[in-house]
Amino acid sequence: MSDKRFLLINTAKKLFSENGFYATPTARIAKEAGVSNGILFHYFPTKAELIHAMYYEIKDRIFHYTVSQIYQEATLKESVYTLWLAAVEWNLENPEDFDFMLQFENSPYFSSEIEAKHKYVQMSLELAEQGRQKNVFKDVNSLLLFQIMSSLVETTVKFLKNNPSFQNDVEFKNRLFEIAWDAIKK
Amino acid sequence: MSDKRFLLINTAKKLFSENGFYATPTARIAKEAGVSNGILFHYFPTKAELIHAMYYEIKDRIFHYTVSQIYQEATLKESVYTLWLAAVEWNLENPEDFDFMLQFENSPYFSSEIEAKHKYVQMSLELAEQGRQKNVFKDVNSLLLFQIMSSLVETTVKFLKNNPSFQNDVEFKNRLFEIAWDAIKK
Amino acid sequence: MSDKRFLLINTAKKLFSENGFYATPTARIAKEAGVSNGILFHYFPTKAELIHAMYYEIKDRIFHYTVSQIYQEATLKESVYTLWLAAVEWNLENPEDFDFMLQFENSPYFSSEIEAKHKYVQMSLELAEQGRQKNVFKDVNSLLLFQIMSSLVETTVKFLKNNPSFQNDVEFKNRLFEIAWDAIKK
Amino acid sequence: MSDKRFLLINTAKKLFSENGFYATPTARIAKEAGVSNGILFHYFPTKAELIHAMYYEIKDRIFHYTVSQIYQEATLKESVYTLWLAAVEWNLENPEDFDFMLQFENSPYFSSEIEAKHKYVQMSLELAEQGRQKNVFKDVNSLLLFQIMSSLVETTVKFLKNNPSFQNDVEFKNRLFEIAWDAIKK
DNA sequence: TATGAATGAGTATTCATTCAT
DNA sequence: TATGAATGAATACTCATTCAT
Repeated sequence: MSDKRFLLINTAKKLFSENGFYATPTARIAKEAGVSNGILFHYFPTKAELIHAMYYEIKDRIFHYTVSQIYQEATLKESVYTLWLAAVEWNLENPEDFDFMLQFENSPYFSSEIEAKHKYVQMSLELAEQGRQKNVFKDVNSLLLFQIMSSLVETTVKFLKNNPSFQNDVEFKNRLFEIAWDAIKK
Repeated sequence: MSDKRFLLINTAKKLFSENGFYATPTARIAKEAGVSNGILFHYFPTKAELIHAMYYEIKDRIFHYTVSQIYQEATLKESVYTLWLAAVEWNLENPEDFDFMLQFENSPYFSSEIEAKHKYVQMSLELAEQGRQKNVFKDVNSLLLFQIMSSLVETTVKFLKNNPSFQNDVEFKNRLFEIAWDAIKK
Repeated sequence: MSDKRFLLINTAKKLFSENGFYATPTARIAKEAGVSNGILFHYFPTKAELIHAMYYEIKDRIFHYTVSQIYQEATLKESVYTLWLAAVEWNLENPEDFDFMLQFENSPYFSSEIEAKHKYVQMSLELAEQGRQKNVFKDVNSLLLFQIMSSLVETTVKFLKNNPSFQNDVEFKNRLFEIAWDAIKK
Repeated sequence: MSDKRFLLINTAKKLFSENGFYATPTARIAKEAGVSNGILFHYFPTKAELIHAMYYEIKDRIFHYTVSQIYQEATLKESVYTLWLAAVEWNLENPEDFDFMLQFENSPYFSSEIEAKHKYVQMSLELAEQGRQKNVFKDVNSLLLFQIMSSLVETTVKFLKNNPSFQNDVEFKNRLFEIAWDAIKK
């Protein structure tokens, strides 16, 4: 990935997270990235494509991070816990990414078809499927189980951002996980 | 509430729900509402105020609807169920309001302080508090309990919108409620 | 026709004639007309519509001018002469309009279908038809006869603009008319 | 003439003829020609120079074609006819060149001084001069006679393009020539 | 209250041209 | 010669908001 493309994506993420993408002119992104106005459109033909590119880039990173945490011999609950915790922590450590995703997923730029194709979702669905087959999870659609977990992760992250004192409280986080686990387990 | 103000709010809601508020010029709202360009700013000095007004109006309606469903002699679980179901159904029946709220709550127009003041939230927090005092709910912050319920309602509504065949399946909706209930109950 | 619309059309004509329409930004038209940038798009939703509006306005004026010169008892040759002379003189007296038309008719904005509908063309075609029926004109398509006359008027005007000393030389202009007349007459 | 220069000129002509030169970016010419963006400016330092180069190249070709048709023992009328026919046919067979010339000659890129220098014009002027001296042509400026012929050729080509059924009708084309001849002859 | 013309700052995108390699 | 990334000025059009009536 070229130097300037990288700079642009990073600057855009910062500005989008601070001001939202509607309030962030492409010219400002270029300026703050220290590159020329025009080059942005060399890498991303439209602002929308920049936004989509960022989405994929973030999704990829969160996928690699969370997957890397899983270990083979884990029980189902342990795997779910690992993913849940990894997701929560990744988002806390990457607040710009988190803010961007929140905006993106509730904007006209987003469609759930786009999301569905990502390996992050694929992987999560597989886990949900396993849980259902082992009769551990509630008897509802795997996609729904995934969406429930996702929204609980989101709620958790929002809460921890507003209440930073809990961020390192392992016991508290375990309690939060139990909420999510109880929701999906039979 | 004057005739034109009402027309404007309704037209705006429709257009915002269809295209998002960034893609909906005030001029288009006025035109589609059949009123003049300028009068919009008589009722709502800025576009942001129109958006906020819509938010309050919707929150008020959902509050009155859900509250009206509660009955005195209900158990705690029954009350939670009643509120959950009322919220889910109201959102399904008012999809434009739902879409608007989704956008609004993830936009720079929104702040959680604004939300916190609404009687809808107040009422919900009281219920959460009751549940904690009766030792029925998990031992976490009431606000968090409320946010968890809200996000599960949201997830549920999104799922039912995408899978309309379940919308009238009472047994399925009960199962969905159990997910939410299991999440918060001890 | 509103004041500003009129100002804009006139300023545009001047600037288009001086610099061509590709080299004339809409912002400059507005500035030079002493109106705001945005109002141009109130009257003419796109630059192309401004250009088309100018075309019709000019065609209308030339039509009214030339038609007003014709008199009933005239012979065919006299009528043709009257129109030819009126067209030549009008174009010499309205050089901005002439320049604009030249550009316009050789630009992608122009289509001959658009032209064909104008009463100026209609009128000219009728005259051509008369001449053919009276067996005075050559035996070719009326439209072609019209186009021949038009292009000879154009050539004449260009020549007189480059050689102003001939502009008031009646005898010379008569000779120029004989060229056109000989071309079409049998 | 180098390979790439040739490719560029040809691609440019095609694109200019299709879309006009204002709507044809140099980048697109290079891309469609299969060469790099930058190399265009090696052969043609500016877009204007590319356009002028095309003009000369076309004028040269039309000159060689028409001149090659003339034969020594021809009468004046025969020579004029030969040139007229050659010009009409060349333009019909090279519609991209014709379209380009039309645009070019009515654009700010063009000036009549540029045209005047070309041997095509020189040759035509000589012929006009001959005709005047032999007292065959009307008694007006040779340049004007040339411009009249040119504009009648142009009108003829446009007409034949719109009415292809006449394109191979020799008798019809003769009639069209008589129009031109009558215009200039005494 | 109501109209709709008017304002003018703002914005994504384009494109001829340059330049390091 | 050749590449294609890089530049940055330019431009049509938008839109929240104001204002004269």
